[in-house]
Amino acid sequence: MRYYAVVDCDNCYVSCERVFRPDLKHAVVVVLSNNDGCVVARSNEAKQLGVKAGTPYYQLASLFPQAKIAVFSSNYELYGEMTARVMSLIRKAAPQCFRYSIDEAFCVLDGMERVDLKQWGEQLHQQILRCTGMPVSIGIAPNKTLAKMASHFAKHYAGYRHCCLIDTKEKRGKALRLYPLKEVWGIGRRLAARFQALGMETAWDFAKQQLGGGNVVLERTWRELNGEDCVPNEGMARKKTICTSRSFNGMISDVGELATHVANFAARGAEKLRRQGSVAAVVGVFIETNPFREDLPQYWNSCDETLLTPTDATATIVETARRCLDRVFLPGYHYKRAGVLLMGIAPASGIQTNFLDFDAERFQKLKSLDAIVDRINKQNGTETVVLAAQQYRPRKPGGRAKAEVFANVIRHDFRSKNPTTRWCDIVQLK
DNA sequence: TCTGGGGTCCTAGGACCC
DNA sequence: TCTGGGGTCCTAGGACCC
Repeated sequence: MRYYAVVDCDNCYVSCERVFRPDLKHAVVVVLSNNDGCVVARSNEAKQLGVKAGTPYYQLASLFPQAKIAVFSSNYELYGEMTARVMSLIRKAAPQCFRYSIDEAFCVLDGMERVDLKQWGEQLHQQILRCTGMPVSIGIAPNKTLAKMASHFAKHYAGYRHCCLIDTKEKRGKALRLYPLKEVWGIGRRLAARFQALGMETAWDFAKQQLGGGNVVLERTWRELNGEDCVPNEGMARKKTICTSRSFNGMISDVGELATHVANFAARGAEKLRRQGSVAAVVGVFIETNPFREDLPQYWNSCDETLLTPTDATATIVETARRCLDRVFLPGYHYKRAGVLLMGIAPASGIQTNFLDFDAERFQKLKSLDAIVDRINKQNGTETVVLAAQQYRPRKPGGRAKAEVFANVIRHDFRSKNPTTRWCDIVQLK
């Protein structure tokens, strides 16, 4: 029988922060979303206190007036580096594995018939903790849905020593009966509510139900709960759409300022495209006012443009995004969020050029330009070199300077340092 | 004052074609 | 009175994931 393991970092962002702040080991810790908007990660102590995921930061103080809460802005540079280290250890330990998200990986444990899987998992947990400081939970079972369920038990019951193995029908039955249906991988809030109305509370209730018609996705979940292995192992290799968007700290009415941000989103999108070796055929832009401000007029719009020849060139994508913005922008509104979407993504190796439009010389020039810019930005930090369009130029003297405009983009008042990626932040021992 | 940012897949329905 | 049958492609919306 084939077995799967899921390795899941415990409270990932909080754990990353704690590695360099051992004084917070038992503290109530939360990490905020971009813009210091709302809570996206909580330590166990924070969960116990009753801090809910998604709580707006500005409500924390009034919701928990007595509590001492350590707050961090999100620091993706740190989380990216820390989780990369965890992933490399998992890759060494498992015969096959694929990353499922920033903090999770699935392993296919083929060829390990003679290995004690429970012990293997416990050792992997210890090794990752020792080498990186990251606590993980490991679930092992005959399919991914059950492995996810097992990892949940590993996380919540100390007796499992961070690894839970479901390898018999009896263990599966016991786990299903203890597992709330709404926690099942593939059953979200909406479906759970629907099934609950029909009297199903646990994974067991659902698994024992006769499945009638409908949706293939749901049927796969049902089959997996019953022990079959049928959720495909995703390639996940290349993204099919790439979206770069942000909410602004405050609101923006000036088209020039908005265009600067859109240019930055477009440039980031183009970088992501090149990193995965793809080109995009369609560039889209959306802009949006603040839906929470019911006192202000609301407006949302988007538009896209299909390129004659798909590209990964920053300059082309930025120009196209600018044209799209001009088509949707209406003066007089206060914009809160904008984004750039890249669609129609295909491998860069097989570009279909348009014979009317294609300029081979320009194509080559942009290509080498982007290659150099990417290299400089990789060595010296992102956005060391940018297009002029990515910098805001005040129209009159005394207008706002670039630095102030970018300070307005994202708020991160509680950002930690980057001791794993920047020499200037390296930890000093006294 | 203050409310995140990415993705995937499936389905139903409409447009269009012969 | 009375208006076919089969197919493809695209889009919007709804569900899910982290």
